[in-house]
Amino acid sequence: MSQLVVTLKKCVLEVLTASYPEHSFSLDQITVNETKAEFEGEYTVVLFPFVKLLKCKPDEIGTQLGSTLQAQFPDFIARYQLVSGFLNMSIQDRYLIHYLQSSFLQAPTAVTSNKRVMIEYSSPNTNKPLHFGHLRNNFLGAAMASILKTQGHEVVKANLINDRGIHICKSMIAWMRYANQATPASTGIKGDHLVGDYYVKFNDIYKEEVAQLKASGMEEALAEKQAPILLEAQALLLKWEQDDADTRALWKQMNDWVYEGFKATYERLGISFDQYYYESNTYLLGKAIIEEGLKKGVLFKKEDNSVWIDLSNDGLDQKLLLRGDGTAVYITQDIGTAKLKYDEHQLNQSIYVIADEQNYHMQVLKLILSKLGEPCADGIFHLSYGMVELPSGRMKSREGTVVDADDMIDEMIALAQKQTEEAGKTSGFTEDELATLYKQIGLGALKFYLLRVDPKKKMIFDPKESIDLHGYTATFIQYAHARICSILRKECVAYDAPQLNKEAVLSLATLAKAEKQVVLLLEQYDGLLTAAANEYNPSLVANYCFQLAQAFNTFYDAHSIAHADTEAQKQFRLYLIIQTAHTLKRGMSLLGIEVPSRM
RNA sequence: GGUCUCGUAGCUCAGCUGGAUAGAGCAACAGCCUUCUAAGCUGUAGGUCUUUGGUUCGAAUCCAAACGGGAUCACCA
Repeated sequence: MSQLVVTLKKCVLEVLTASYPEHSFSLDQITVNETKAEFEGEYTVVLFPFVKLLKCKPDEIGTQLGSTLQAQFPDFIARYQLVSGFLNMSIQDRYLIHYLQSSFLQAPTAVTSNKRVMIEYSSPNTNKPLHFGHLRNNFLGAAMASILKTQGHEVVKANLINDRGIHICKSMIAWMRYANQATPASTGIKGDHLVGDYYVKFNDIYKEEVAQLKASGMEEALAEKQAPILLEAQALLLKWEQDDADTRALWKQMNDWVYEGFKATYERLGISFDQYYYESNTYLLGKAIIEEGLKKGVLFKKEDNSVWIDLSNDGLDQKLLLRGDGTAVYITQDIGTAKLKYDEHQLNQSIYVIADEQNYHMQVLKLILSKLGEPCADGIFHLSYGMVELPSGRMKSREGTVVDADDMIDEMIALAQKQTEEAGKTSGFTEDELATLYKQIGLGALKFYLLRVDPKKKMIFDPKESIDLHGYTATFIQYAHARICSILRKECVAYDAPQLNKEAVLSLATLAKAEKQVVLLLEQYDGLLTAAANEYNPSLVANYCFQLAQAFNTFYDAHSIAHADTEAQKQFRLYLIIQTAHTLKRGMSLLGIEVPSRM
């Protein structure tokens, strides 16, 4: 919450307590909203909650409250207007001017929370390249890591790479059968795409083989299990688990190709990690915890020796934790990794950025760890996000309906170039500068597009409509920033350590409405970050940056900075736009988006 | 079928810890560049907030039910 609102609430509380000593009040009883645009004032105290309590008419309370506030805090409250149960407060212009001056270019106060947080995101499979849906995961994880850091937490960014399993074996089989030793080097195909191509190839052949078996009279369900290529893949997985040298070598080879490809994509995206976990190292973890759980009697064995947990008292089912042959299942590995993370880093919180299709799985994981008495259980938090869908439905890599991440990045950068050229804005840039600019605009648009909606909600992406560079976009915000930088260049005012006249600013008495709007938004920034962190919601930051850029544009259109009426006004406006530029830059950088100084 | 989740303008989304006449962007229409970047600004039009009940001084927001989407309920990961 904005500090100004907190201050206002405290003032209201003080006045209420003094005016109605026979009652007791608390801060959370006081509702303060932003005043609707059609009324005068900036913030509004809602009076209805007090009507019943005080047995007075709203207007009586309002008049009492308003006049006392104005009298007691003349430097803060300029005026009040009472409109049918709403007390609209006008904040003193001087108060806002002082706020801007005193907060100007102040680094955010270094808070330390002593909280250590791990955030796991990306976590790709190594059998195919990243697609559009993965981008949402990556951007969300990276943005949340940055946002959590602003709250003083120590953040560890982790990537758990799913580098083993039947899906990799499928790519391997298809490669062995059909690739004729093709490599990224020999084909010029990016490693992750090459491996992904053979994953698709596998599925094509698999479908053919199933169809053939069906044609020869086999039932579909059986055919799906008996297709030769699938049997080969399963046999390969077994060889992998038995540590067969050739299998491991090919596996490593193909994974390395994929990592090369991922590395390139991550670098373009500006996504990074502090720690990698590999499932080939972690998939055997968790068995010890299961053994412990058996001893404690939390888990039980069935006749076939498989190990289970009964969650029926929690409204869930029985869940398998170890197969009858003693091998681990997916959740066994998760149990082990959760403990490993916790032990390695003494985590207070462990966040998993995973799509909402795994809500049930994550719920079960946390519950099991909790029942096993593992201390890591409490800190587990599933940052569940909705899937990105096409207008035709879900993306399926097996069916080739995915929007490839690398393609999308290329397209966005090309779009940025096209629109920049069409707008005739390329002059004065070197080739390198233009390349950087197109990347900033293209990637910015992509990131913003995926981060601007509430993570919890699934979103629909229509490739045909592509991504716009107008309106509610990163480009809009970048443009506002570039405009400010342009003014500063013309006025010969430094961006970072400007020489401004503090006394002149403080001598200014009144603000225009558009100026006030910008200051009020600037004042909300810190509170907004706290909200974004608490709600795990980067879209709040995106939304805020857009609003701030919009308020700046409105101000810019209505008032001249270079030709302000007075020196005081000009100085104030320089303070205002510089602080706006820095705030936009900071906010956007939390989303992983750069803001150019010219575009 | 059980559990979870979503349903707001033609489209994509805000608003949801209850508060005033429900907001943006895109698309449509009408204006604004001899003055700091028009990737911008201003305005018009567009809504039974899926429906029905309930709680309340007050409901898009909370509760219940219905209808309609989606996810999940694997010895896959």
